[in-house]
Amino acid sequence: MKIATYNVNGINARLPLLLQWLKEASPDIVCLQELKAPQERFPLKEINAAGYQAIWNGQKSWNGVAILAKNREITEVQRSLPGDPEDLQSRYIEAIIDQMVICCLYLPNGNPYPGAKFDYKLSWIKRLQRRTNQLIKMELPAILIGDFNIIPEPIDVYKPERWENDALYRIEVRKAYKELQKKGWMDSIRTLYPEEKIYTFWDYLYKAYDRNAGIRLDHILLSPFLSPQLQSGGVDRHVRGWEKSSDHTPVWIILDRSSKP
Amino acid sequence: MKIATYNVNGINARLPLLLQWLKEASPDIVCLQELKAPQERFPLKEINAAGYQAIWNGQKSWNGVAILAKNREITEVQRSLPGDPEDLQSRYIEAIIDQMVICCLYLPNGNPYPGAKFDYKLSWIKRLQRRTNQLIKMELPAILIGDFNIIPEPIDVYKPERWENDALYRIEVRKAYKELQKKGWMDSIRTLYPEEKIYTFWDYLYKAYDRNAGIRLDHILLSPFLSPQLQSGGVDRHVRGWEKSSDHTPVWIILDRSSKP
DNA sequence: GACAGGTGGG
DNA sequence: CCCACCTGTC
Repeated sequence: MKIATYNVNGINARLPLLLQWLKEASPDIVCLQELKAPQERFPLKEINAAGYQAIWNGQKSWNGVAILAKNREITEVQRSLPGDPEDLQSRYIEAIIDQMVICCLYLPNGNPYPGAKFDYKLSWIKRLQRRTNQLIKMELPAILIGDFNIIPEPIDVYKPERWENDALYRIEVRKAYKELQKKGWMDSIRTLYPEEKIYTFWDYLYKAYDRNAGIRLDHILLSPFLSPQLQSGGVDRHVRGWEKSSDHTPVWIILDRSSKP
Repeated sequence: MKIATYNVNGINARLPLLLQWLKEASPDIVCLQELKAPQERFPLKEINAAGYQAIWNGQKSWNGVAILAKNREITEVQRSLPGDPEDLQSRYIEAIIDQMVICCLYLPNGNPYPGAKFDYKLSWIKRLQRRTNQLIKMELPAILIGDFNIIPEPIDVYKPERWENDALYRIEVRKAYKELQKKGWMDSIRTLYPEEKIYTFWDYLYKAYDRNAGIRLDHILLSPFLSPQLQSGGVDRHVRGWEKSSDHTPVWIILDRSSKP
């Protein structure tokens, strides 16, 4: 069972490239972020034609998340992160697929720091912690997956000193990420590659991809029930080099679902 | 000697297609309209690489005209239509190439009628008449070429009755066009094909090209000195069918320059 | 640097 | 319907 995440930065601008990648990577479950399309402009027809079912949470111009599944039923359980009914940003969608809870998230960027946007990021993280603590308590097989907009460690950024006061690298959000891990959420890519420099995002500016000036923002975290099933994983780095690419690139893992405890 | 006019509707958006057409049509002189680029964003490098010299009169966002010549010296003589120093729109450029005066023009559209824009069109035409009368008086070999935004006759529009109060077809501007002809300017395409329905523009909307709902707006007028040299001419209609085409299509004539009187 | 979306123009 | 250009976002 292959599960992937991809911040597409505009689902309609990215559609040909997304379909190309779906064909070559053939993931079973895909979480998308930054659709940048209102609910009615999600390209369902083309996604269906590629062999995927989909649920999504659209928004005009910004944000927007989706979950795709190949030959599998998707049961939507949440289409916003509980805890603030006044939060209208489409950054969260949760579903059950193949007996797993899939939490697809697009965590706020939070820049500039300090400021209201950073505060919003912190409060969003608090709500995420409440939700994810519940999932742990209930001992559910669950996955937190998506664009966390958090650089977890110095190894995850090409030049840590430049990022000290960036909302992606601030101590507060890195602490929160560590907190998730303490509660039992396993960072699959870092677990598979404990010492490698691995990036999932390269800025469009300043030829960041050519210089490999990247950062690691897109994560797949497994609940204790699922972490023993982790078999392999990786970053489809080459997709970032494609013509008309997103500034992020897909990240994936493979779970051995037969090895249920 | 092949001389052509093409309203490109955005020189930079149209560049690949323009280069394609230059290669296949190989005109000696080309007049372009609606560059929609400021002076410094004219793609001179690519035009040069295609084998053409160029002069142009750019403007941010709108208008803009250029004259291209292959293996020929271009001597610019005017970069605006005389008669109104307060007119800042880039709609006219005049040059001498191969002993001919080339007047490349992008006449104002004039819609809506009635109104200030239509008045501007009429006053622009007055200035054009003054300039072109001078050229006739001086018995110069000259060409008026470009997007006139004038539908000369009922035969030049797919449905004349729909256009009665459109600035492109108003009696005032059609009269002015006839006046030019009376002064000696010869409409080369209409002379070559006296009875054919010939269009040079099809609207992007309502599949106008598929329905052949076109109009004839782009003209090549020859002064009495040059009209005897007219050999052939045509409209490169197929270019309008290309992917990412302008709403206009190129018009061209061939002059026999050896037959000077 | 690239996205969406709005504008003014045709 | 498509152009350029502006803004806001990341």
